[in-house]
Amino acid sequence: MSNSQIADIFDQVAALLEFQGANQFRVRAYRNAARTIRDYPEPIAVLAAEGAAKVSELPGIGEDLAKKCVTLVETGQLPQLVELQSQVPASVLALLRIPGLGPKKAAALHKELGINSLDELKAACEAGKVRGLKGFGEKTEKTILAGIGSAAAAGQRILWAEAEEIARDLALHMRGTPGIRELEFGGSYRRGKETIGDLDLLVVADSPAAAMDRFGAYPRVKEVIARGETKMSVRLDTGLQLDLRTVPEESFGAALQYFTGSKDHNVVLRGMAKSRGLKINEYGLYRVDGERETYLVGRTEKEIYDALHLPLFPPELREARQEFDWAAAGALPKLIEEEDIRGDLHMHTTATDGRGTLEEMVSAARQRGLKYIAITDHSKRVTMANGLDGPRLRAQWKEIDRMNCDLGDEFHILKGVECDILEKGGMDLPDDVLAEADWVLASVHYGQQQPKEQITARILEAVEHPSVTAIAHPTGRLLSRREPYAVDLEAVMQAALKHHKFLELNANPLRLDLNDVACAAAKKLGILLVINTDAHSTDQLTYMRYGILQARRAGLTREDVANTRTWPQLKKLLWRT
DNA sequence: GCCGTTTTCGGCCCGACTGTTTTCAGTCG
Repeated sequence: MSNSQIADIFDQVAALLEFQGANQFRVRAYRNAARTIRDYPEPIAVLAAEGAAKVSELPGIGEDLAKKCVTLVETGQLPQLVELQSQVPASVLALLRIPGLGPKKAAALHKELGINSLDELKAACEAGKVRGLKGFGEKTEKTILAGIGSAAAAGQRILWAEAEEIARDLALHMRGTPGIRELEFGGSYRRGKETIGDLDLLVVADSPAAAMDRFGAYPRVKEVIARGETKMSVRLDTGLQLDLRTVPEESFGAALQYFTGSKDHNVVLRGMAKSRGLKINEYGLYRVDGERETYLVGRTEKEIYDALHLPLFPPELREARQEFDWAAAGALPKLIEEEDIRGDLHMHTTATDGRGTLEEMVSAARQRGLKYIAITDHSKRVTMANGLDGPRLRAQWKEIDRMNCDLGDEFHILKGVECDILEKGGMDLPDDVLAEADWVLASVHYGQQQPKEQITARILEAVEHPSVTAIAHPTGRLLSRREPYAVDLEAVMQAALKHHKFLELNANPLRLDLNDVACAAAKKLGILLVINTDAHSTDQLTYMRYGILQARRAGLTREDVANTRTWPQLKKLLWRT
């Protein structure tokens, strides 16, 4: 049983317990454990095999949850969940997805009106039955009815790159307000998460009301969800929620820290403050003496972290994963930056499905300051993309040789290919062709639905192939569109380690494959990653920054990424030299 | 359900906003 499966089960237990009105801290314990397990870089199953005591060494997992992990690994089932499911119909959990409906109200609807599904809730609202319940009124009934329609859309997350577009546009719009002194986005957007649920905007303004008016006048706003003295929420035509918060100047750092999160990071931070007789809220850091609270700092984030003797954590690390342990050990990693990248080892040209010619890709890469690139067009199996066979590929390589002569020492083009791993196993090009390449990416495009054993065996075979240098987009996922294939990533990593092969972090904002947790796991094992754009046009060479964000979330430094090396250094890392 | 340089019991981050109330519970982030 995989970590994410175990985590999902604990999350289900938490949701059902919450619905039943269980102690909120007990619910939180399950959620915390789920998150810890989901983020853990090694299989929990391995720990569970050593016994519950080993599992309970993980933070937030005590004796009870450790035993449950062992049960899950051994039997694939959790009796507690089966019991809970028999008490609460699974369909009622759908009620919790409606904005404004939490566990208490949903439980009341279920208990008082016998509502078990969204359809039944809709009927009850339309019949005016809901407004009669204690704590409900006409307005709540209306909100629920409106929420049922958007329940599917709500919770939909957008790509980080899409959020960035909106954020830039909104920032431009907001800067038109007179008296805006500070403006910054927080939340998961600032932490660089691969997908974003909503956008949080923080401003210091001479007139908060004027800022809110301007916010509400943003052309794409469809409805105002809430507006108070300092806080306003709106929804865009796409369903995306935007939150605006205004704070006084002396609170800007505290508010930015608070709204950047993550929630779990803040819980730890505030707990640390509390144990030192301090208090943190979005207005600042306070000393607490009985009833008296004295403002200490809050103008900048650094002041807040300084006061707790903590480093100014890069936002990408603020997930309550390992950052506090690193800080305590004085070993916060110096995260990789885009400037560290010297080469890009995955891109396409007009020879297959790219839109830029070989010359254009080289020229654009040089303009971006890169020192080398690999041209990695598709192999022949990818017929849709006009994939290359041996002769066409060799012709391209001949052209590259000629260009390299002209370029001299300034820039180097690697003769590469993105060679398909065939459905039945084996590579899509003959060994003698692959042996002539400088750089061979192996990737799966077909047979993605195959069972775990089969697809893993195919990829392992590719890892072991003497000419293959790296596995491209190792799980094949497309964010919000396609699940990863059933590959046993642990096995692939072990093989990559043994055969000194690289794994790709594909920087395409729709892929970002490997994900942050897998990248951290690879680092822990000592596998080098390559961050590549997979550019299909000159514009897409800018995708590198998305890959860098993901790498930073994984805690990667420049040492963990092979294409921060010069080409001669990288060449030495390849097994053939 | 977890956890311990206040604690093995009694805590567990903190505040804004809404709707339904008439002082507050629920929801959200």
